[in-house]
Amino acid sequence: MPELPEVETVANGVHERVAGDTIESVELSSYREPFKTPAIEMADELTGRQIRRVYRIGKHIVVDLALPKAKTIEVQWIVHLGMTGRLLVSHPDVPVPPHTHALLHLRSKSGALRDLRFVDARRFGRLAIHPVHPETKAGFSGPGHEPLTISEDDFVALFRNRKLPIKAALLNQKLLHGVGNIYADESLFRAGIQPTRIAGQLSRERLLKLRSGLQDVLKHAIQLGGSSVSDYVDADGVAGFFQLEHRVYLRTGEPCRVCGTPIERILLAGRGTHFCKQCQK
DNA sequence: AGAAGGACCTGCACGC
DNA sequence: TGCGTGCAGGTCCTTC
Repeated sequence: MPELPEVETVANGVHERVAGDTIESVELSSYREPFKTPAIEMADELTGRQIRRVYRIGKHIVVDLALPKAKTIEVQWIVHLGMTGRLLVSHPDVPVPPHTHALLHLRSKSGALRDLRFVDARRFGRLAIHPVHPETKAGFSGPGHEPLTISEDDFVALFRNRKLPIKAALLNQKLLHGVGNIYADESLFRAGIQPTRIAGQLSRERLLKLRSGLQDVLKHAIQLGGSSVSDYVDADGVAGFFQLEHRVYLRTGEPCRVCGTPIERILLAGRGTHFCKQCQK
C-alpha cells in the first residue's frame, strides 16, 4: 500500500509514541506462516527488548531494539506494510481490528500500557528479525539507493543501458527503494517524461529533471502526511492529504492541471499508469 | 543477466 | 439485495 512518504509518516508517528517502551509480550497470528522469520522465533526475539528508535529505509520500517542482559545478539524488527499493512499505536482497551497479525504489548518508563499492532487485510506485508552485525554494528540497509539523498551521478548511472520503460525502472526497488506506483507516475509528470520511454535512452538532463521532480514530490508528500488513496492511515489512524495534490495518479479522463488534455491510463509493468500525453514526451 | 508475466490475498465500487 | 467484474499504494518467483 504505502510508498516512501507514507512509510516515513508511519515510522515517525510510531517513533514519537513508543520510543523508550519495553516489549512485555507478543502475540502473532498464523499470518503468512512462516514469516520471513518464523513466528515463534520472532516473538521470542522481541519479548523483553526496549524500543530505541523507529525509522524508515526505503519502504521498510526499521525498529532498533536495545540489547537486554538476557540476550546476546542485537537485532532490528523490520516491518514492510505491503499494500494494505498498517502499524498502529493503540490503547489496550481499543478493540483489536480484523486482520491483526502482530500484537506487541508495550510498557512505557512511566508504566503506561499500550499496543503496537500490525494489521494487514491483504497479507502482502512482511515482518522479520534482522540481526545487527556484532563487530561492524551494520544493520538493515535496504535493497537499493535512497531517492532523497542519491547524488546526481549515481542517479543517472542507475538507468544506463537499461532497456525497460522508465516507469518500470522507477518501480525496481533494487535501483531506488521507496518509489511505488503513485510517486512514479507523479514524478514522471513533473519531469515531463512519458512513462513508456526506455530508461537507458533518456539524456542526463532529462534524468536529472526526473531526480529533482521525484525529490520534490516525495518531500511535499511527506509534509502532507502521505497520500490516502484507499485505506492508508498513520500511526494514530489519521489519513494523509497528498492525494489532493495528485496531478495524474487515478485521474484518468480528468483534465490535465497544466494543459487540460484528458489524463490517459495504460497498463505498464502490470500496473495502472497515468500520464498526460501532451505534457509528457 | 535482464525483462515480462503471473501469483499471492482481501475489500471495495460499480453495473446489471 | 445480490452477484460478477475490475481495480487497488507491492513484492517475489518462474519463464523466456
